[in-house]
Amino acid sequence: MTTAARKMDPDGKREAVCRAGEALFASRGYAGTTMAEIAREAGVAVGTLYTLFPDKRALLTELHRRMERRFADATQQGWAAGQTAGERLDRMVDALFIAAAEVADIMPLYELTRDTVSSDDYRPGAAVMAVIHLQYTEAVSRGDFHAHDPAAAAAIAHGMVEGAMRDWAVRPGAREQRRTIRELKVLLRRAFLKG
Amino acid sequence: MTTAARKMDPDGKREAVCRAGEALFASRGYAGTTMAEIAREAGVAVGTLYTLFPDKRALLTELHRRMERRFADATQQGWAAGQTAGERLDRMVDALFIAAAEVADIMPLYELTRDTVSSDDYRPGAAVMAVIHLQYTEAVSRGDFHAHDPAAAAAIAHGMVEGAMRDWAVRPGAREQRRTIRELKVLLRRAFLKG
Amino acid sequence: MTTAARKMDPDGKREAVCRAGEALFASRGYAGTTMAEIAREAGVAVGTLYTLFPDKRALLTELHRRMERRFADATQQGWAAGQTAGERLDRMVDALFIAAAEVADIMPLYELTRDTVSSDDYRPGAAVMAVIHLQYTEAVSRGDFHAHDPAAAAAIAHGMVEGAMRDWAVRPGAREQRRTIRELKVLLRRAFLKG
Amino acid sequence: MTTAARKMDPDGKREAVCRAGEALFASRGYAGTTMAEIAREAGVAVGTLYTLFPDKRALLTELHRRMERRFADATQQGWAAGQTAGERLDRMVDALFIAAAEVADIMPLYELTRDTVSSDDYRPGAAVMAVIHLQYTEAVSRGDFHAHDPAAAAAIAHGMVEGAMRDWAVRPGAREQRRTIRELKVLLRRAFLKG
DNA sequence: TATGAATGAGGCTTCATTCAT
DNA sequence: TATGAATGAAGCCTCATTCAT
Repeated sequence: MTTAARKMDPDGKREAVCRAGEALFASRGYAGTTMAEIAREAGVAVGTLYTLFPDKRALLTELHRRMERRFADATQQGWAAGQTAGERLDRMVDALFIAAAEVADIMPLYELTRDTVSSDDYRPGAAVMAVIHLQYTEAVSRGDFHAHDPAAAAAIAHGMVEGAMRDWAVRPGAREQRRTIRELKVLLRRAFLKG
Repeated sequence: MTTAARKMDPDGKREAVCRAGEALFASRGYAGTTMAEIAREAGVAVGTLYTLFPDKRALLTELHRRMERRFADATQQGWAAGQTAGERLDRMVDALFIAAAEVADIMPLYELTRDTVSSDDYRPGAAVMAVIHLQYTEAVSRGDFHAHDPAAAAAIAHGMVEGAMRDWAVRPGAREQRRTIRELKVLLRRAFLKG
Repeated sequence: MTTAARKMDPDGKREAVCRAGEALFASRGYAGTTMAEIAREAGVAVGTLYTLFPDKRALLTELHRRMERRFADATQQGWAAGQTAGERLDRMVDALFIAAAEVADIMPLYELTRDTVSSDDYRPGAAVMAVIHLQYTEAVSRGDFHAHDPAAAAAIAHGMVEGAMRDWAVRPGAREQRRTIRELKVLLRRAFLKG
Repeated sequence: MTTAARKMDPDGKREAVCRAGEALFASRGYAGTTMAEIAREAGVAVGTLYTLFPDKRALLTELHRRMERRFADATQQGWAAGQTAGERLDRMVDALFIAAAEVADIMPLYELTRDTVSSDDYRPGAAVMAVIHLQYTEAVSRGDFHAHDPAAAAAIAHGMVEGAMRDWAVRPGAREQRRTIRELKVLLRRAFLKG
């Protein structure tokens, strides 16, 4: 998609629109942002938005998807980077918070859920959850994690990360933020790791 | 004010409006619900809505607050009902999911956050988190829980409950739902309980 | 003074409502003032307004009429106070500006015309104009004033006073205001007085 | 901006809207006219009104300004057309009443003042008054007019014209109207002209 | 007569979307 | 493909007025 999109979009208009949308949706909310504002911020005409996305909702959904993909990728790559199960958890958390730091300024975008992006085609959170589900199942089958209902376990693990991220987001300074990350690691290990 | 308002409102108009708002916001979302619909559903005139709440946003915030209060109360009372720390966790989870079952049909309302209810005056989730924070601190000081940064621990515990509730909400049947609850109890105990 | 006294004195209620209406209409305009505000300011219930006046428009018309009556009376009495025609003009101007000073703070009320008080039953300005018309005719018949079409002359004289009053209203300080009054006297004399 | 706007508006939409606004505001008043009516009358969509003017009030202000400009221009040009001071006064009055005749049907618009167009940015009457002030000062310095406080004199002269116009507006037939004009000329000359 | 909660019609305004250029 | 002026449906909210108490 990236390659294809780039071919169709040599001017980077799509990228400009996405960036404008991220910034505006994140700071003003979905209803509080108009298509005209996005167009102005992106430096394109309103009509152009509609050559790139079918409608406003679709733009937000795309942005949400991009963000979720970052987190899903981070989850996956972090996990893969570890050797032991414990290490995998730690690397995953590290990768997630590196991603979080990269998108910290547009994080509110990720909370624009139910009223907006949620639809039959797209369940926010599903992509990350799917990765966690997979990893969890693998770790259980290797005997590294305690066995639970996988869906429940994945949902709860996902919740732990989300909770930690919310706490992390309001912490003043890097040192304080590292503390949240450390606690999350410990709690994840204690909750899931065997032995 | 709530009590006073109820005294001034023997017809239960305010209550009717809240119920109508809960049902409609939950099923159609915030933007998808009009004040006229709420008025019709509640059996009052549109103008009456504006004698009860300053504007649409304020109505949603009130509903959100009510729901959060239920959960905060459940958390507190469940916790108090247990003898040992482990029991307290279990009772708290039980109470939370009893509350969740009571409001299951309007649960989506609780997700209508950032874009809508969030404001300087009201931070969604703060009330429940505060209760958890208190309980956690108490349990640590009694030596029942592992010591962590209290804010981080509370946020993560809160995330676990939220994650479990999302899973619970999509489970088919009571038996399946009970499984989620069981897993949550185990994971909470393992994450926080000493020994 | 306040609630009890007013209850014992229905005429006081009407007066209170008029005063509140004057203050509010003058400062916020007609459309910018609500019946509820007037009621609150007057210390009565909204319903009471409707026992005193048939509707909002009628209240404004009444206030306008009161004000106009003041000016009409001042015109008449001032005129009558003079011996010669020139003196009559001077006394009339004096009396008019004494009245203007008394109602200076609610003067804008007098400008709320066409869109509001004007109707088939009430022509704003007519009362004052009628007095001027009469005085002018009398002075002409006595040979004191130049003969003109009486309606035109009255309208123009009225305009001179209105123009002077607008200038007077924006003048800083009593000394400056007296200058406007002096000029008006001279111009009226020159325009109308024979010899 | 007016010129620029006209260039951007070859369809004459802005002009159509202004005409519709003039007709409706004049006949029904400000509060009595809806934006929907104006749009319908002008043959454009409601939304188009808001691309031309920020809001209803701004539209009225613009119309008021246009009308005032006509009178200010007439005042200036009429004045310039005369040779002697007396002639200048006469030409000015002629020009003003020619303008008045041209806009006779929308004259009530000019009375929609205080409650509506008056604001910090726009003082109704100020433009015409400024021209009169200038002319008056010039005539005094030439020794043609009696010396008075210029602001007071301008305000009073302005009032004379306004008064005459009100009388003129209710006169039946051209012959009657000419009489008002004639009287105004005489009174202006007598009030201001030296010798 | 006084009250003030309730009413509901109706206005202004917004803004996603379209389409002729 | 890009543009942006034009559209018009739709919603929030106001507030004069009523009427049961």
